[in-house]
Parts: sequence; structure tokens; C-alpha cells
Amino acid sequence: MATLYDVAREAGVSKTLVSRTINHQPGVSPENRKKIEEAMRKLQYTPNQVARSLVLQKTNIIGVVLDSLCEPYYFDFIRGVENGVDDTGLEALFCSGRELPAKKDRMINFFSQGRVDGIIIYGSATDDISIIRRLAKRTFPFVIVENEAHIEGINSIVVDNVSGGEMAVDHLVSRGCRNIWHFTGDMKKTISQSRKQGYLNGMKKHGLTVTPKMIIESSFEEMMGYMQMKQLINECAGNLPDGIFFGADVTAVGAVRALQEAGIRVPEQLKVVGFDNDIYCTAGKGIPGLTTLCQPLREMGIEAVNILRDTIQNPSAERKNVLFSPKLIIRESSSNREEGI
Amino acid sequence: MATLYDVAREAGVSKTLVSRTINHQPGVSPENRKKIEEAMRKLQYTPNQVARSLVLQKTNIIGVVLDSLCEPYYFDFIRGVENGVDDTGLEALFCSGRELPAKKDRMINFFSQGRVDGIIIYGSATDDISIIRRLAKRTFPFVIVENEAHIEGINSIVVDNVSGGEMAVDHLVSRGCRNIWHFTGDMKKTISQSRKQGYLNGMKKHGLTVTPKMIIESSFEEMMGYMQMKQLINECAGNLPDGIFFGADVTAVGAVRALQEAGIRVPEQLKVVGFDNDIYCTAGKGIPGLTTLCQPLREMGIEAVNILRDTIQNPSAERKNVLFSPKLIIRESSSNREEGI
DNA sequence: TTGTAAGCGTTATCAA
DNA sequence: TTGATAACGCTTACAA
Repeated sequence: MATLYDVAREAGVSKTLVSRTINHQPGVSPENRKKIEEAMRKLQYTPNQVARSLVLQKTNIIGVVLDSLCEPYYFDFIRGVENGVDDTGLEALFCSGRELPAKKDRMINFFSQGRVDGIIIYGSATDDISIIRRLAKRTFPFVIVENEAHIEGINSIVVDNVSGGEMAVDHLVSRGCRNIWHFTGDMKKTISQSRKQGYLNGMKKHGLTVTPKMIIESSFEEMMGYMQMKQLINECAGNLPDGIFFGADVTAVGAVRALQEAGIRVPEQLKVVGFDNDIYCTAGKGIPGLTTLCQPLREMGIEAVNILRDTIQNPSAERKNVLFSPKLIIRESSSNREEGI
Repeated sequence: MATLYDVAREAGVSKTLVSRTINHQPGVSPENRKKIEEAMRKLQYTPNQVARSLVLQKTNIIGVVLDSLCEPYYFDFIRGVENGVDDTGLEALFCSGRELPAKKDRMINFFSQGRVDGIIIYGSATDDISIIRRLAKRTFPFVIVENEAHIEGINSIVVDNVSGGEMAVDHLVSRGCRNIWHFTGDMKKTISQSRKQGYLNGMKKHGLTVTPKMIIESSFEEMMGYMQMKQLINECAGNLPDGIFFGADVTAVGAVRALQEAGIRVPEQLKVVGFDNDIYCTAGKGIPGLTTLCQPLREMGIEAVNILRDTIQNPSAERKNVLFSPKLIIRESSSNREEGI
């Protein structure tokens, strides 16, 4: 690979002039500029960005660490990040922690050793919190998204999952439900904990009592929702709830399938609210449209980039904590058909 | 950010010893090693990998450029790449060209300016070929995947799409079809061109004539398949084919939906073969299991990493061209129910 | 307009 | 075992 020095020699000028030519700076005579451009072409010169990053002390890259790159759930967030860097001169590079805390730690370290100007860390695993805490001790710019880690002095973007849970209960109550149960998400994620808290708050607000059996600890897997619902149908026979709030759409989809198989009609006998507006997991599944809480993931991706840019530009500026509100999307799974709603 | 020099000063030793300590090299007395480690901790020292990359002339990164990061189709390939770099000391960083040739060009340039040791370029757009040709003129290590670009002296990994098309026709013929039509994929992708060629080869082999109306130029969109099939049903009324080979599952899914709506039974009246084994687009769609040609995308991802590692290690070695075979997966959409197959 | 030289944060060679 | 010192490929005062 030809270097800037090679070009200078070939063109018979100093490195300074070549550097200026590359960077479209003034102070090069037209003749020399032409000679240099010719030399660059002849030698197939490409500037070495690593050397450039070293002297400029910036890479113009932001690193994005997700839990997985093989999960449609992240698509909107990824799009947001991609749109966020558009026309900023930055590029976003993505990698995944593959749902393993050690791997995520590794990727965060990888990036933070000067390889990028800042990091976006997506995910809400409680295991991540110590990793984040460690990173927070340094001055490296980063922003966490989704994790309600409650760490002082770091950038964060979260959805108000507690109020989302409350909204779900409010909605079910408004549709006439009184016996509302909750399937949690994976409780090792802070979002699941908050959504559960929202459920509890909502129930309390409406004067509805919650007993332990009304809360089913589930996960973010369709099969889990299916199996647990199936078991519930067996165990509770005639004592099923009239409404269920699921910590995630994917769980709801599995559970609704179990209900359908058992001949229990949704929403007539049991109303359902999910979380995430996960169109990939609901599309074409032959289940009623799922009422759900939608997170503005694309906007969050854009905002993550913006916040990070601010911190990179002004590292001593105060960190930001942004709270987005989920939006209730009402569909068939919670409708009152008999009332024509 | 503290530098190696800061650590050396703090520990009262030379940079050499600090460097050796970081890299776990011999030649440091235990006392000094301890002092240095303490200083590193105290200063929260993190080695600057950009500086390291500059002097070592390698980054230990491989860049992966996809057409999109928001497309489940790539999941298996991504997994393959992730598995491929495991335990190699390399990391894979992903980005997307967002289906725009200019953007893809930009990302390839971005990577190839010394920011990574090698690039995996996925996609078969004909627009990409000039980009690749340009990159091929340089010595930068890369491997293209999927694109049958027929460029000398570069690494490539492709699936034998021609033979895939032939296999599809063979299979339909073996199931009694004689009037077999073809919905192409996006014809701006080389894979679509090859699959069409395979269809033509197969038809010829079996002595079946192909007229222009039997080939429908389609795309990789479900809606496109749906609309075109609908139109075909209107136009051809009683003259529909008895078998269709689709250049992609996603198109097939749309078309089958149109057939179902028109009361045309698959596979009884019309047998269908797709391409890609795209479980995300077929799952739970309430259509019969789709007979399809499966590409070993995960293996291809692993192989891409391996080939790239070889080229990085030995840049003067001959480039490799690897051909994977698609595998026919027989499902209900092409079954002979009356014969009990 | 031009070129010299210092420096970015590392590694590595070579004396001491 | 140590520590100068010269790279790596670039940018940027500063001087000419």
C-alpha cells in the first residue's frame, strides 16, 4: 500500500502539500495539485485512516453493541442509528454480544480502546449493569439504551416501561376487565421488572388485588408463552382471568395460540395486551390483531446518535437521560365486540 | 485518557517495560511489573488500539458489508461470520449499504482505508460489480459472497444458483408438472439471473418449451408476488401452469396467498417451489409448507472468514472461488397428495 | 506557496 | 533486566 510519503516522492513535493491536497485545503499551487493527483492515481494511493485517527484523535466512528444482530426486534433501532449518522460524517459499525454478558463486555472493551469515538450500548440485562458501571468510571463517551440502570452521570435513553404497564392495565380495565393477570418478560432484564411494576401500580390504582398466582414469570420466547398458557388452562379450568397483560408480544402470541387451541375466544372471553409492537412475531400468525405498547425505537436510535455526538464534541458537558413514552396501539385482541368497539 | 507514557512516568520506568507488561512479554522484573500494573490501575489506563494498529500494521478487525442489517434473510450468514471469528482473535464489525450502491461503495471504501484487515462483501447486485472491480485493482484483502461477478483473481463464495434452478424444474417434472412457469427474482441481482438460467436449462433438458409469457419478471417482495399472481389468474383463467418455480420464497408466499384467495389449490392444482428456505417469511402464514432450495448461509459465513484470514495472512497467495450447492427441501407445496407422496 | 520537523501512542531493535 | 531511539502514516505549526 502506497503511503503519503510515496506520493510526495513520486510528485516531487513535500508531504505537506500532499496532505493538503488530500484534505482539499488551500495552499497548493494548481500545478503541484495536478502532479499530486496524478501520483495518487498512479500509485493507487488510499489515505491510511488509522494513522489519521491517531493524529487527529478521532475516528469518526460510533460503535453499536446490540445483544443480537439476528433479531428483527432491533430493526427499527438500527434504522434509527443509520439515519442518525446520515450526513454527519460519522459511520456506525454494529456488533453483537450474542446474549452473552462476557461477549458484550468484550465488544464494549474492544470499541472503547480508542477504536471508535463513542459507543451505543443497547439492552437491559441486569448483568450489563456492572459492565456499564465500570465503563462509567472512565471518560469514554457512551450512551445506554433500554437499560434502566440508574447510574449517575451517564447518558441513557429509556422507554417509560412502568407507565406502559399502567397504560396496559388502564386499557384492560376500561374494556371491562377486573381479573387481570400478568405474564412477565425475562426478569433478568430491567424492562421486564419495570413493566411488572407498572402492572402492579395499575392494579393498585384501580383497587384491584393481585395475588402471586396472577403473575406468571415468563420469558421472551413464543414457545414459553404457549406452554405456560396451556398449563394455566389445565390448572385453572373455569377460573381463568378476563384480561392478561404480557411483558412482550412474542409471549402473547404463543399464549394466544394456546388459548385458540383450547377454544377460548380472544377477545370475547379473555382480552390481551402485549408490549413492543413486534410486527415480525405477530404477522400472519392467524391470531387477532394484538393490542400492544409501541416503543419509538427508530426515534430512540436517532436520539442515541445525537446524544453521543454531543458528548463526543463536548466531553465535559452534562450527561443526558431521555425518557420516551410508549404508545398504546389498540387492536382486536382487546376489543369489546359485543359493544361494537 | 492516560497513555503508555503516563504509566511509565507514574511507575518510574521506561515505556519499553510498560509495553512488555501490557503484552505479557518476558523481560520485566516482578517488582517493576507490579509497579506498572498498579500505575495502570491508578490511571485507568487503556491501550490505544489505533496506535497499536498503526505500528503493527493490522487491526484484527474484519469488516462485513451487507445490503441491509434489517432483513432476516441475513441472519444465518451473520451467525456464520460470528462463529467464524470465534477464538481467532479477530472481531467482525457489520454495516449495511442500505440497498444503495453509493452507500455500499462508501462503506467498502471506509473499511478499505486501513480501518480493517479485510472485508466481506455480501450481495449480488449487478451495480456492485464495478465497485468490486475497482477494489480488485488494489491489494486489499476481501471476499465477495453471493455475487457471481466473474472477476479474475478475487476471493468469492457463491451458491450454484443455476443448478438450483435446474433442481427445481427436475423436481416439479418428477412430480408430474409439464407446464412450468418461472417468477424471477430481482433481475438486477446476479442470483436471479442464474436461477432463471437454471430454469431454462432444466426445461430444455426435459424437452419442455418455454415461451416468454411463462417467465414473469418479479422481485423480492411478497406484495409483488401477490399482485402479479392475481393478475395472472385473471388473464390466464383456465390456462394456468401446473407448476411454478419462484426465484425467492418471499415472492412465492405472496403468490400462494393470491392462489388461495382465488380458490386454486396448492399443490393439487399447482405445485410450487421457492428458493432460500426463508423461514421468517413463511412461518405461520397459513400456507402449505414451501418446497424450496436452501443455501448453506451459515457455512458460507464461516468459509468467508476462513478465506479472508488466509488472504490476510498471505496476501500473495492465490485467491479462492468456492461454490456451495443448494439443497432441495421438499415440503407440501409440491407434494402429490393423491399419490400419497 | 513550499518544506522541515515535531508529535499522535504504540512496538521493536539494539546497546548498555 | 533495562531504556534510548527509530519507526508506523499522517497532520500541523512554524520558518523559509
